[in-house]
Amino acid sequence: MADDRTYWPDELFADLDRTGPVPLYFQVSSRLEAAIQSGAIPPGARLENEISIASRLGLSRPTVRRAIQELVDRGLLVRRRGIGTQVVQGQVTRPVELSSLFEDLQSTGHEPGTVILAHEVVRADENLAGHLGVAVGDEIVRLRRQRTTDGVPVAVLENFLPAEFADITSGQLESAGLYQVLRARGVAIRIAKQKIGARRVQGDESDLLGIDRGHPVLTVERVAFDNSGRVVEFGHHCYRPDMYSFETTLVAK
Amino acid sequence: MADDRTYWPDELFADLDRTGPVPLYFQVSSRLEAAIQSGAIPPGARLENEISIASRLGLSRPTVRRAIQELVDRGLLVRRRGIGTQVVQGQVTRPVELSSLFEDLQSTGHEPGTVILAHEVVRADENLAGHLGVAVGDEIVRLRRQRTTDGVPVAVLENFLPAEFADITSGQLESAGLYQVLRARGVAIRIAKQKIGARRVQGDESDLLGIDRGHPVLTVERVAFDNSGRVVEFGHHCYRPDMYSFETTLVAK
DNA sequence: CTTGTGATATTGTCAGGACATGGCGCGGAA
DNA sequence: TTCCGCGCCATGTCCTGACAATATCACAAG
Repeated sequence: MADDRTYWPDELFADLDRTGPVPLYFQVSSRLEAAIQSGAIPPGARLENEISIASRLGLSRPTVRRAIQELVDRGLLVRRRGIGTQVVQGQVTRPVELSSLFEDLQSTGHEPGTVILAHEVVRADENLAGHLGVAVGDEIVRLRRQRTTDGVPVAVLENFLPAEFADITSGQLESAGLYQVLRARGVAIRIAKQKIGARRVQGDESDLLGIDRGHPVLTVERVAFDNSGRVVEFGHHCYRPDMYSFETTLVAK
Repeated sequence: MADDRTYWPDELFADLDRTGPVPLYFQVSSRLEAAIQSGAIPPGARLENEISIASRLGLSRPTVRRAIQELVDRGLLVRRRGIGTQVVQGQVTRPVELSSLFEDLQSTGHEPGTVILAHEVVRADENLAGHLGVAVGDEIVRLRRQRTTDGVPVAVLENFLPAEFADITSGQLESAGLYQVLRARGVAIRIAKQKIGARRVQGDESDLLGIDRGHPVLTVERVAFDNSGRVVEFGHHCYRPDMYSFETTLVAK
């Protein structure tokens, strides 16, 4: 068994930038992740211990520790006290991130499209008021869109937003994702709580998604919060299950 | 506007145990979470600043910071530099955790049941070998179970494990969840990567779940890793969508 | 041969300090 | 009145240092 070696590709960490705005721990974790994803550090490999790494890089142990922790939280590394840190086996999966479907598609090289089905101001019923944190009867923006990728329908998205977003135009929504539009207005989504389920298509969804009546769809109900903890958006979407699925990584504490 | 106050229920943190095995940051984050969940610290409230909290509790700032970070990562708190830390609005949701369905049901007061449908040793085909990290043709354990809650079928679970788990008995699996059985053998699941989708029921699943042919089911494909990063289990499950759904919380970095 | 014991390696926890960075409000200037 | 700049405040980053807890291994004892 010749696997006593500890891996640490020193050369990848030669030119850390101490003056720039990018935190040191982030520079280390980024390059370490790249080394793992590329296979430069193979699955199952043991990393050098934290103290050695710190002295090699000229950093303190907490900084190195934080960089490693970042990847532990994302399921790429596993730590065991008294043993060391190892790379997790198994191919990497891209997890669900806090970006809209629009950006997801863009980043994977596909051509996203949007058809606005409804864009109006309505009054909140009890259910919507509870989710959005407004009073029953308050004006809110209702938005219903059909999302396509490379011309093929993927999802039907229905969203509700507080009235302060009533001036968003349909044109804006046709060329970008909802979260991009909100970010351009200075509203950054920080937290989203969502429930994923399944059901049959309902009403006009089968036509909009291009599937037969009675076919299953993957559903998501989501509440999104901005960086001050306020509710910014509530929506329920349905996806063609043959075109989309959710990938997550769970890490036990 | 009388919301200039900062909340910090001092009395909840009076008796921190410095001698016991429970880390201080964990004691703080646990009680802080309880205070938020119970409403003692209301949604939108601002916490006192970290330095004051640290001096109040007689702890260092890094310790307090770590406790707060714990809740930020779980979407209960939001931090803004220069501003402070606030409680996120919106009702709390119990997220998907790294526990099996069996434990999920137990903890919510329901009565889980298991029917073993298949329990055998098979040889890995190419697909299974790839997921489990074994060679094609190697012996692996195949397990198929029907899961019920209060007598109602909820899911059909099919799992594959390495041959070293061939001595697990059906009796063990009928009285506990798979992850509980593995933990009793000293194998702790630390990481799971899963893909959530939807499809129609297939084959005998409709009978096992008590739903009509053609009905939708929620599907999960999961690979689980132990604390040394090795693959321990691969499985694909399907759930009755009217009985089960997944809740997750996403936090932007 | 088995068991226990101690040494060693490595991560886990905690302290205390220093400086950087970004919001926000206030006061002064245009 | 409006706008700009300055200072305060709270979190963000990073450092040094120390001790605790746990897994592994070698080695001695039964």
